[in-house]
Amino acid sequence: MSTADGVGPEDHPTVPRVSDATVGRLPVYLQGLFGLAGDGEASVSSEALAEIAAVNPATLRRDLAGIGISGTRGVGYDVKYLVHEISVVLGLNQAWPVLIVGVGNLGRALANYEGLTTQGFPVRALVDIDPDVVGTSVAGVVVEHVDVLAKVVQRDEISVGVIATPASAAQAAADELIEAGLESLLNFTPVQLVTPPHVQVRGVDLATELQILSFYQQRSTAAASGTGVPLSVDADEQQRESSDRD
Amino acid sequence: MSTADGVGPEDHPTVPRVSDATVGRLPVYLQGLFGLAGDGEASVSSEALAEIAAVNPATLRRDLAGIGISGTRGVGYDVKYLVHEISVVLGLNQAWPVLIVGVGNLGRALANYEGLTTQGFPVRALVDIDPDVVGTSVAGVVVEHVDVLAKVVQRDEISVGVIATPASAAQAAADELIEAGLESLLNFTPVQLVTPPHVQVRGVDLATELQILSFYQQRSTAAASGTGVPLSVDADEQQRESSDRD
DNA sequence: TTCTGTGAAATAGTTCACAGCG
DNA sequence: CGCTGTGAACTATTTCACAGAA
Repeated sequence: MSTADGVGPEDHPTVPRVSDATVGRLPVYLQGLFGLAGDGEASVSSEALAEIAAVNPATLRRDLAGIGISGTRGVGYDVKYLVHEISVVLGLNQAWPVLIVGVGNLGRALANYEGLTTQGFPVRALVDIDPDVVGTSVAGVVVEHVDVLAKVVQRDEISVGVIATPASAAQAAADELIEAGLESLLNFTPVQLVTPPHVQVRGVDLATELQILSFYQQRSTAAASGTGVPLSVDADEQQRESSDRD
Repeated sequence: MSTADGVGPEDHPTVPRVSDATVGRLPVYLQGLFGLAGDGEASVSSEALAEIAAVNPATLRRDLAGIGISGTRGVGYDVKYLVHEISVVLGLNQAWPVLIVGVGNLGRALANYEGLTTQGFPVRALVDIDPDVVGTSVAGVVVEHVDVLAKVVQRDEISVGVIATPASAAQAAADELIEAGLESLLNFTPVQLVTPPHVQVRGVDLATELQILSFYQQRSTAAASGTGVPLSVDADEQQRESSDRD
């Protein structure tokens, strides 16, 4: 478990980095651990936590081993220790001040979301382009004009930019956030942003999620109705034949 | 969380299912295609669309071939045809009425989100447990009491349940939605829901997304500063304790 | 005995590279 | 020609299964 190949400042050798798949699960484990900690559990087995997180126990053990966390054989993992270590790996031992661009319904809801601040992502600033909105106070923060975005980012030491504008303004907002020096963006519009490689963008799009749900629902409905139809399209469908399957 | 199947009784071995990875990209392609269609483009090469969707062209071609879509060699894919076919595969040729549980800031923002209805996910009903909220009208829909949830699901032929309650009420909301017969849930709370296998749950959690962003930002910062900071932090620096959840 | 840590096998997903159609 | 469709190689990720620590 001792990282044989330490993480070097050098970038020549490819460092054994934590896989994206693992990173994506870490917050889930953390969430489960909060629940366990709240229940007063002192330790937890990979099997139990894996069940909570809905993953395979071996996957959980490998994830933890991969970020340098070890448990105790015959016992399990120490809950508090796990919480602490995962938090450190995720960078949650520091605050990441957030700026929200676009104070419409969504922006307002996000600004008012308690979970953000309590989890280390304080909403420090809000900007909008609408003069009627600028100057108003939302969740205790005065909305500023998007023109001073760069200044705000500096002043409030913003780490993450949240894009909650209409889709039509999303790319421009992203450009300005990047111009202001931000490297982490969270995009709530359905727009596929174009950004330089050093910028991390994550997107949360309602329509995308619903479309994926509808795919699976349609599939299960089709399966249930006994139609042997896998992905065949329906009635009004007819297109070039060309179906050579192996 | 996004457990894919669990559906297939293996009657016919002849079903080459669309992979989860492909399904996840389909909405992205669709989004890009909308843009192209709006620009009046009649056809598009896998290379061009792949660039827009930020994927490898071969991946795109394989995805399309996998759902039975073919292009024209030497030319590319017909944009309108692609839009139509992908829509059909995703099940977007029908409407999927949505019910939102929890009409707080977030629920309200979601209810007011235009994109939902225009993309085939009409918000047909809203329920809440707060007597002060029940009876009010949001986005043209009267909020009903969560007690009549099952009735509402029937009446409005709801297909998807959106959970926008406080975290503490999320599991109960999920239970009721499932009890009412729904099989597709979209969860906006950080709670890891426990559901039967036939239910599809997708989660959109702000904190999770931000935590992942903070991981990558921390990593890139560490790399840039040349600190040989490894995965494990030896000298434990005590830090904020993960105390509460809402 | 229980439960971790991890080789090794299995599975999934991506990308190359090129034959061959339009 | 240009661009699709796809075998084959490659990379990533998951899962099994079991040795061995506590």
